[in-house]
Amino acid sequence: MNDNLPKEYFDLIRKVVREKNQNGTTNERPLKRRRRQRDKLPTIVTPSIPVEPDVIINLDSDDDKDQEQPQKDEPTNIVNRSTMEEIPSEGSSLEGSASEYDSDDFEDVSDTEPNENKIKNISVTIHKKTEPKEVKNSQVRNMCCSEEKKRRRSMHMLQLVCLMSHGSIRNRWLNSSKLMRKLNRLIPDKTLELLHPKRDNEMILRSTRKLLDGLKQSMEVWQKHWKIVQKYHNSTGLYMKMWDELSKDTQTNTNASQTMMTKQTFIRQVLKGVGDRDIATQGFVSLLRSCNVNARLVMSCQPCDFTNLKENELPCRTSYDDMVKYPIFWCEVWDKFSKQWISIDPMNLKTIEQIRHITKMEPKGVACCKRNMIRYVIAFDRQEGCRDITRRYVKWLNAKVRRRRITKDSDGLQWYQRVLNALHHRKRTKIDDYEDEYFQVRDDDEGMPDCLADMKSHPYYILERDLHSNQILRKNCKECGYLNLPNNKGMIKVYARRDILDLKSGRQWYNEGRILKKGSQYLKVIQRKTREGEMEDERLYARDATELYIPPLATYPLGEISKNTFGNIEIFVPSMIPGNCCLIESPVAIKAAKFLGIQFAPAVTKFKFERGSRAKALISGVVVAIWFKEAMVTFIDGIEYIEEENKRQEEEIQSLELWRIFLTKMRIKEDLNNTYGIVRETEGRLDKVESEDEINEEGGGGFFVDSNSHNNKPREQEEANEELEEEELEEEELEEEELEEEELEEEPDDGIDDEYATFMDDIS
DNA sequence: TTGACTCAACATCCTTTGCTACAA
DNA sequence: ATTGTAGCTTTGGATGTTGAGTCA
Repeated sequence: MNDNLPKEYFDLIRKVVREKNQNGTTNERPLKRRRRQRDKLPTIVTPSIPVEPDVIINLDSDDDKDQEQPQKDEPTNIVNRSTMEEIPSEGSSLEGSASEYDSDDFEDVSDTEPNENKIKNISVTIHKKTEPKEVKNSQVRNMCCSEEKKRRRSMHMLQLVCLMSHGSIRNRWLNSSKLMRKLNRLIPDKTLELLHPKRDNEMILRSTRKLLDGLKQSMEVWQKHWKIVQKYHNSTGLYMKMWDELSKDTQTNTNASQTMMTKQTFIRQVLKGVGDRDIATQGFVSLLRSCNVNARLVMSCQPCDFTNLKENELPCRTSYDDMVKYPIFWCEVWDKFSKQWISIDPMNLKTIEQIRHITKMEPKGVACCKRNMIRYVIAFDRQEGCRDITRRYVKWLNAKVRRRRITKDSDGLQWYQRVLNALHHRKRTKIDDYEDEYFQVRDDDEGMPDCLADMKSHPYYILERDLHSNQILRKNCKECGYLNLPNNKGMIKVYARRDILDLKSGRQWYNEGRILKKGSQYLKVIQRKTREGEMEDERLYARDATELYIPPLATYPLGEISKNTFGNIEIFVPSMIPGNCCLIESPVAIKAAKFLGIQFAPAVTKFKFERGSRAKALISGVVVAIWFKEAMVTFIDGIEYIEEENKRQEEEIQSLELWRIFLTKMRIKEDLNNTYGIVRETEGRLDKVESEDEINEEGGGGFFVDSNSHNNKPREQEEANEELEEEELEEEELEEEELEEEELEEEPDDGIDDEYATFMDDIS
């Protein structure tokens, strides 16, 4: 029968019971001291019959099964059970009839002693249940906390900017004239000729062919020149590190044993032909530049993957050979005949490529991709330009790679562009235009993703099922393709993201300073929970069904402003300020307007959302007619000035008081010194005292008395005196301070001023 | 081996204007 | 009697993201 009763009914009863209990148990205590009663509150609530089941559910936050199980199985919960046993006996009355919710019944239940027992029981229940749950979580969920997530993101950015700077610096070293002069000698004249072929107007391809031959020969020359290919000094070089490796590295590599590479050592190594693959490739770029070839250094930056949020990861078992299969550095040469960049990897893949759609440079295979995940391919040219050319080297930039780049959100994109700009030191050229055109072609070529996962957050495509609840597809829009599901599960329609319409409710539009047009049609209805917990229909509208909200003007000359039911005006965007009004934001704005006696409206500019989904309107100032603006501003200035002045005076009084205390202390000391002689603490100070005495004799200060009287005293006696004096001093000081406080209360300002004047006299 | 799918556990966004009793 | 304010409330819900596990 009680099943039919609504929850609100129980809430009401709970409220009544609470009030009754409070009245019953604490007659004399004022109701306002509720905080101290907090411990007792549950005692009052828990025993009440209708409320009991609710309390248990809330505290356990588990489903019914979980509640029952421990009662039967776990002996530890017997304490708990005792509570449970008490309640059903009373709870059974609940099943009887609604009339049994008499206030008398509740008062019977709310005796203090059993309540206390129940509190204990409840707290035990919570403890028992949360602990094993946590253990289970840590086993199941291998994901770092949000703080670590943020740290990884920042670390990723830090690494990226360091890597890019590294590339930029190396690129600058390659332009060393000394290096190029010597490298130039390695290239035979025949090869040099091929590197600069004449334009074959009949067949332009032939010129490109010659250039390719020249590059091939140069590569062979370089491979012969590079005598010793060293392994990376720290085993992984600039390949990607796992997060746990990174933290280990910072722990162990604190000593600066790894010497920094200088430009000199770099040049020496390149000329000798000794070093790792990265240096070798960099040297090759310099070799080509020495032959006046427009060659650029390409670097694939491998910062740690910030999208990898695993807390613990299995150790990366990629072999060295797998790792170095694909390069970190390679080279690009501009082919002016085909208007394209030619890619050359002289050390790892040992290939020359004119990339159209697919490239050999893109790492393939799980093992190879572990430490080489293409995300940021940066080109540094001989004019010290810096460009992101990732598009050339990945097939699925939009579908897959984009998600792993910091540029996936607008903040990251802005940051990345700032970094690129900082490293880019030349003007735009025609070559950049050609390259951008090429990238556009490649972007179009990428087309639709071939799997469902890549459809999510794709910049150009979307599936109907991934639309948000406030989104719809434009009317009459056609799908732009189909996605084949594996295992013959059929096809799903794919739409272009530009066909999505973002919808908002009337209220949401109003928050942006827009209102619905007359007769506008809603495009979607969604269910939304009201404050009372009921489901309600909410109509959503597209932007073009709205217009800018133009608030009514203030009346002239009174300046009356139309307000809402709460007696204020909402200003969420500047356009919501009436045309002949202005918003004055100041904490004293209302005070000022009231004092001036002008018409105003308190301005709600935002909301503060508190617990229990409660919104609090924040009034940051007032809206007044524009002709009151000057008066308001002046008045607010005045108030602020007075407030500042008051504050300053208060501070002055405080410091004067401190001076006064100081001065009084000095006087007490002086009196004591006069009566009992000066006290010496160390030998070192004696001189100082004496010198001060000299000053005193000359008529200065007067804080210290003649010390001669006690100079003759034996030391032991002196020390005994010291102790005595100190005690007396403390006592007197205390008394004095008390006196002063009394004096202060009587006439604070004058007293201070007098003291201050005396003090000034004293020191002058 | 790969990708679709489900589940669980958080993270994040959206939400859009108190009530009561006491003290001054 | 009026007004200002301290103290109380006790913890939202829908959606998105990620990793683990399962299955085909």
